[in-house]
Amino acid sequence: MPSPIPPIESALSELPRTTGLSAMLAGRLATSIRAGEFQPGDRLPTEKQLVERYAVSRAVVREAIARLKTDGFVETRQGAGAFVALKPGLANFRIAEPGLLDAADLAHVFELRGVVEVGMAELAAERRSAADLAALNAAFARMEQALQSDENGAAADDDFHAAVATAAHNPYLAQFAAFLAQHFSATRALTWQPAARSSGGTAAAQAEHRALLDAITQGDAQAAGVAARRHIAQAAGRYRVADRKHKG
Amino acid sequence: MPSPIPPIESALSELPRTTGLSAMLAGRLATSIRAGEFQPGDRLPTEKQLVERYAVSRAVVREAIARLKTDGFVETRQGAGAFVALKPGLANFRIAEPGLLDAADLAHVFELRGVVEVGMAELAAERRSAADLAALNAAFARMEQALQSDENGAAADDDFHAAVATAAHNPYLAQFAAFLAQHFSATRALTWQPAARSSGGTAAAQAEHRALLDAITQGDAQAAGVAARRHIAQAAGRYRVADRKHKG
DNA sequence: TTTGCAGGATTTGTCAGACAAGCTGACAAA
DNA sequence: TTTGTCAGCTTGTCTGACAAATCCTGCAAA
Repeated sequence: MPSPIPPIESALSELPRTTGLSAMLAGRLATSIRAGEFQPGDRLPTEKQLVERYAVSRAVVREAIARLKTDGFVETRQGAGAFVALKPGLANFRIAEPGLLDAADLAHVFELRGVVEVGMAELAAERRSAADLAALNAAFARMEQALQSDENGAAADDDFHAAVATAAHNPYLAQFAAFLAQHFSATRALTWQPAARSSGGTAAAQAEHRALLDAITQGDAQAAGVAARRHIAQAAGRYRVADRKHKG
Repeated sequence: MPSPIPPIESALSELPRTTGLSAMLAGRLATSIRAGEFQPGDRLPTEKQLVERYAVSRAVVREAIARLKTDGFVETRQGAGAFVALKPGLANFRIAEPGLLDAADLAHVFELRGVVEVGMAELAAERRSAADLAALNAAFARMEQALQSDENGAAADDDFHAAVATAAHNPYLAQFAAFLAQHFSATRALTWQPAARSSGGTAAAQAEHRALLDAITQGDAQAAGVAARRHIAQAAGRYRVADRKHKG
């Protein structure tokens, strides 16, 4: 490597920058609100104070606060100030963009995804139709083929999980699972990368898929829940390992 | 009535937004996108064009577009322009207003809520702190008192479930549970109505609360999950009965 | 002392202009 | 044809200013 990249000295430098200063500031304020640093009804610092504290222009501050407004976290009154909403964030459920989540947030979101996937697997075992089973087996077969021919089975992996969602016969559950899953597309891609294949991670994931498929086929809700729980836990483990390798 | 208010003749007058030009413009553009006037991937007019067309400043246009960005309707690239998102609306998870859901949708949302509540109860049993247990017991005691004195314990009921959410120590999970729960405020109110009291429904619900509290106190995740599952199922049953009485 | 009001200070909403950063397409050179 | 350069355009950010709404303080009146 050539000369080291000089550190960016900024009040916002700790947040990974994906798109824009205002997104960073909005994420930072939202985290503060979620953490209880600002209580519902509390007044936020004025735009002027935020400008000084974060060393950005007022336009950036206003755009960040506008973002929090549309998220339902804050309400503003002209002449009075910006206040934390009585029920922050209850207007709609949103998660910050993947790049803006720190490790703790990511773990929490992943945990939420696990809860949903487990419940979905249990329901799928109870309700799967013949067509559902056919779709599950087809996706599983494609993953099996990809595993043996060293192809990328990420698409088949996605299809398999989508088939589980369909088999649960609850559109809201499926939509929410898809919503959460999109934050972890990198995780699923990791499963099918060379590093995972050589270390046996890909084969292990496929074994977990088989356990889940079997449980759903047999209509064993409890076993399906256990299998899904294990799959998610293992995926989290694989992700952490890869993350550590990437950083170190 | 005095003289009628003269209509505001403006390019933005048709949207009945409460406050703010940017909110008006954002609503107008969002409507255009939903109506298919702009297809996914299409490029929106430039800021300059929007400034001229709607006779507002660039700050207003930028704030409106920022709002659409956070809603997941558009994406912007510096130097290139603003584009309608490929999958508009997947940036956040919304549920239609309670009144607009039919019975089947409501059942599905209720089921999703059940999945989340069960997972939350399990985590609460594993992670509850002394302070969490104190809050749980306090809310439970208030429900108990309300039960015996024929008062309305709906607020205490809410607090109890909120305490469970806090005890799970996952802000995203808690926020999502609260987000779903607000669609069923009527259900919780039903538990404490005279009809439920006379039929023993209120006492039954309190027994379920006790089972959940005991499981969390003892740190028994599996028992907590079972208790939560039963509570949700019973609540669904009570809701259906009341719904039938209401309609028939 | 208490109440009511006027007026200044504060804060958000909007406007205008400027420069920086990044993209696109055309054109010349190889 | 391919490649490199560059000019123009678009979004991102900064600065300054004024309007509109609210809050606060002090003073006069009851």
